[in-house]
Amino acid sequence: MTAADVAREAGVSPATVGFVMNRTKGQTISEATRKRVLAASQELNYKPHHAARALRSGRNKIVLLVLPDWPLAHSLRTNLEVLTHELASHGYTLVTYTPLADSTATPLWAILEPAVVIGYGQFSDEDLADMKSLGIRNIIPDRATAQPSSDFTSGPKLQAQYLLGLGHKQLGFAHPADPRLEEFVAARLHLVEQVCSETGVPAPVVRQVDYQDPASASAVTAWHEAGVTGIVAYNDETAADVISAAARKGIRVPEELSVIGHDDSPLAARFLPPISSVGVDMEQLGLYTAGIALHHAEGHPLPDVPTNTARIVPRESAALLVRRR
Amino acid sequence: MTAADVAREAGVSPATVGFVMNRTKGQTISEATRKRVLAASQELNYKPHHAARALRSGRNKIVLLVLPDWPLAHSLRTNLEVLTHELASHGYTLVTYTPLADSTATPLWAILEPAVVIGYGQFSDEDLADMKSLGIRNIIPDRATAQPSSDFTSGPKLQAQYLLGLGHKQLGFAHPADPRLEEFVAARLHLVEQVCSETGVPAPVVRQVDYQDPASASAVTAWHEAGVTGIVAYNDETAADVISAAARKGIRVPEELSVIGHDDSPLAARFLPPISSVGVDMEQLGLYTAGIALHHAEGHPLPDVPTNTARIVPRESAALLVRRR
DNA sequence: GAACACCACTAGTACGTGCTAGTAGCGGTG
DNA sequence: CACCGCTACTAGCACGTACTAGTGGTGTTC
Repeated sequence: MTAADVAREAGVSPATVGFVMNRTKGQTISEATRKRVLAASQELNYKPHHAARALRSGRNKIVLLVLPDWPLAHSLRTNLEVLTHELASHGYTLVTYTPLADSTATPLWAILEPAVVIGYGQFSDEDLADMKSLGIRNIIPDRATAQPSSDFTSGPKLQAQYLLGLGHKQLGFAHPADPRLEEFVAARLHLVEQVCSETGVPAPVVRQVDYQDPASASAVTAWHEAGVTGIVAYNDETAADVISAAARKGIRVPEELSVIGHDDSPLAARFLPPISSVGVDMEQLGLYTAGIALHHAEGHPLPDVPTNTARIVPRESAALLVRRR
Repeated sequence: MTAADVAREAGVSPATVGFVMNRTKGQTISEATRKRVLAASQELNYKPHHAARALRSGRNKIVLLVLPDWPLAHSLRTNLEVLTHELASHGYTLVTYTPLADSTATPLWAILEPAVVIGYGQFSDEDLADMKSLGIRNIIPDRATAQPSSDFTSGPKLQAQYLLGLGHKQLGFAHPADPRLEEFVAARLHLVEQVCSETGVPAPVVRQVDYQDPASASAVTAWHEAGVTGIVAYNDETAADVISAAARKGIRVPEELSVIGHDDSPLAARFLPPISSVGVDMEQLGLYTAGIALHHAEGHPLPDVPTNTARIVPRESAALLVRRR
């Protein structure tokens, strides 16, 4: 089924079909003809040929989402679902891609010629240069056009505010060991520090914890000695590591130490004790990301930055500070 | 940089360039010309235009790997790396794709026009029909051309044989709760049953365990009452669930109950006690998968079915049966 | 030395789309 | 009624590749 078939069926030229299908600007098509073409394309179940379109226009109607190679939060799934759906409704396809560490292979953006490339963190300079040289102009985030990435700002703030609201006066920050997370950890820590300084409490005591590292237990002792009673963990896994370490040192959670995670992952709900966490509205976030992508690809207006995407999910790992030390 | 540019540089026609680049069958090219063309393409850093190729040939040099939406074994990463690498060396690109449950969106195979589609389990009839109608003929696994999927056969057998070798006479099989795994669970269980019947011991007692389900503990009791002393778990996560449940019932592992996992995941190494498991040679497996894909795409000879891809990784969760009950 | 086979290449076209340049029709205006 | 401006289209090209049909040249055979 080609555009020519549709044209024949509708009794118009192939060019007209193109104009109708793409809503080409600067072309006027009578309502009658438009309907005739649309009806014909429906009837013949016409689907534009992607390769031909890519060849002609030099760009594919694909949004390439570059995912990091560390394990992704469970909640990302919803995000992807909404994002895919929203992009599909505008004719775009979402392809996810995780570059391999050693890879000498051609990166996917060179092959697919996507209209937009979205990354989670910043791209490396080489990758950026590579994409630019391939004529990909819509790269998110670009160093030049930094996005507000609002989603990651309210969560960590909420964590800190929640603990402070429970009466904790000295916070700790639990830092995961995985070096690949560094960029994101730094961002979240910064926000927590910001809240502390705004509220007039001391800066959080930062310690690293890790499941496989027995030294993690010493982090808990260090916090304890520093008078820390509330821990902001990078995410739920880190929170679980903190609680495990505390258990090994005989420190009770939440009686002696409150811990709050981030992401509201299944782990948080299942852990013993269940971990208080911050849930992020992945649906809203997916829509926002799609909006940004369509802004770059189609010139749609920039979507409003979503508000209130994060909310506290109270469970048992964080409690009111009862005893002053 | 187009083939025409290379042709001009090498002093030949564009057609000749095509013949050289694609090693077109039924075309003879003198060694001198071939070298000249190759040199020119090197010099100009010529890369064939994927969209144009796809348009002309109707197929993209892409292998689409359809991944399930359940969390994948950690070891898959190595598999993907090798697979990508091997395919890349033959000019193919691996794209991974996870269909969304609700998705009304066009599946990726319709857009990318891949040369080969590889799935993990069986495809649904609709998906299969869809792909066929799109002219994709290389689908793995296809119901018609069932692959021996050798990799999944030796692992479960090893698990059972290992426990039997340790003196256990009545095995249990730990079944995960996730219904999406059903197909794979059934396959592994079948192999374990096969080993039992070959060895002349009773069939394994099958019970379901799940992290979030307190009823899991009753599975352990049931095994205990049935005289089961060794558990073959579907994978390491399931093994961990069995051990947790046993701990809750006061049954010691491995003294009273031996458990063996599958996949040799990081969890197995970290758990308390460390979980004996089965490691699979993902590198060999990746090469094999690549071989199958290239067989379908390029008519390469079928690769040899790899042997000894699985090996026991002994740790502490499985031990010799000392006391007879 | 004519006929033929074969090698090594070239000319040229088709794939399906997006879009530029061109044009027929037509109502309005001087 | 010639001219203009505008609407509503159409003709046809270009994108870069893969490949068919064709062709000149060389060696072989009878």
